[in-house]
Amino acid sequence: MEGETHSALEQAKVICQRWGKRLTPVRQSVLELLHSQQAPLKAYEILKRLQREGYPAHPPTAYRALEFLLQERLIHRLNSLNAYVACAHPQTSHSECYFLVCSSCGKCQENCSGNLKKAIRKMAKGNDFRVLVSSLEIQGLCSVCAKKRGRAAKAFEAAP
Amino acid sequence: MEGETHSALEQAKVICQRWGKRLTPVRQSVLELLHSQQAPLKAYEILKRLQREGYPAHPPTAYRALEFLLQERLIHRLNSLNAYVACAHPQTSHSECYFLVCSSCGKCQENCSGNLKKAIRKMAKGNDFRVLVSSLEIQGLCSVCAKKRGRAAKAFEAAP
DNA sequence: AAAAAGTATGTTATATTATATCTAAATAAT
DNA sequence: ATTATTTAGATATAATATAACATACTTTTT
Repeated sequence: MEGETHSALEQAKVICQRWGKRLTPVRQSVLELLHSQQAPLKAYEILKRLQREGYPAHPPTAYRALEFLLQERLIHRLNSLNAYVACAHPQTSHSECYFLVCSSCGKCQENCSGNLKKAIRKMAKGNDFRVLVSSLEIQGLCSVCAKKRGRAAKAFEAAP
Repeated sequence: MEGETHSALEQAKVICQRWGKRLTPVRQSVLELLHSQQAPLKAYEILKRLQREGYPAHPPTAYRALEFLLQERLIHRLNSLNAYVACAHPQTSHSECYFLVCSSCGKCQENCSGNLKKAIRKMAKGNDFRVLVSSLEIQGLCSVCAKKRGRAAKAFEAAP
């Protein structure tokens, strides 16, 4: 986890340097917060944590950092949750990613799919529509929670 | 347009009756508002229009009606816009629809796709994930606006 | 038909999410 | 060093959404 965070941070620094952008302390803190989490964080939760870290943070503090990180494609915003997650692959293309969000444990997994990309392009073409951005967010049960729930259901059935 | 609205309304009434739900005046008004629009409407815009129609409407008035219509699957919420659209096919299954939203004119088109559905199921299975709801929202240019923009670009190139 | 139960609305207040604006500080460019 | 640009601090407020409680309306039961 720590190693992951570290390397993600290094990547972020490289990306910012390449474009002449500055990964300032607040921005870095927000990015680290998001990388330290499996589940998406909400803006005001991030704000609270910044304050705990000693920043004299107000809402714009958090939102500005988030906006910057979004522009640099280091994080994503989940519209269905009004929440933010660290990007799992900041180096590569961002078109046609999707998010699997577990409704039970909150964990969010980011994936990319060539098939999906193709399917979307095809549908768009069929509708004579020029895609700029697309967002696919899937709510459901991750494997761990699905198993737990399965056991619970069985126990329930077996009960006297 | 009117004919469409009318038949959509009749469909809605049938659907509500079938489940013993009441399509009350406010609810019907909200549904009609949404059906009279190509572009998604925001909650407070709906609220304003209800007030103009003479309802003593406060925020909960609009949100309650919207919640009801969502539950009955007569409308959809677009998370990327915080806005609502009438459902284009209230009678049929709602899984795996997607929305093409034009960033230029605001028009929103709802579509369903067996291919997409398959692609999503497959991806989910590959990740051992049990899908509950999925939301795909695509921003871009509709054919009309893409053409307009094409013309504008050409005119720009041709300018002295 | 009256009472009871259930459903929907009116009303006020407030929570949550996000941005505008102005000032001051830090950094980069000249 | 000076100037320009970018970032952050601070205050206020906009935009989106819900909680909670009172009232009215429907449906069901008696």
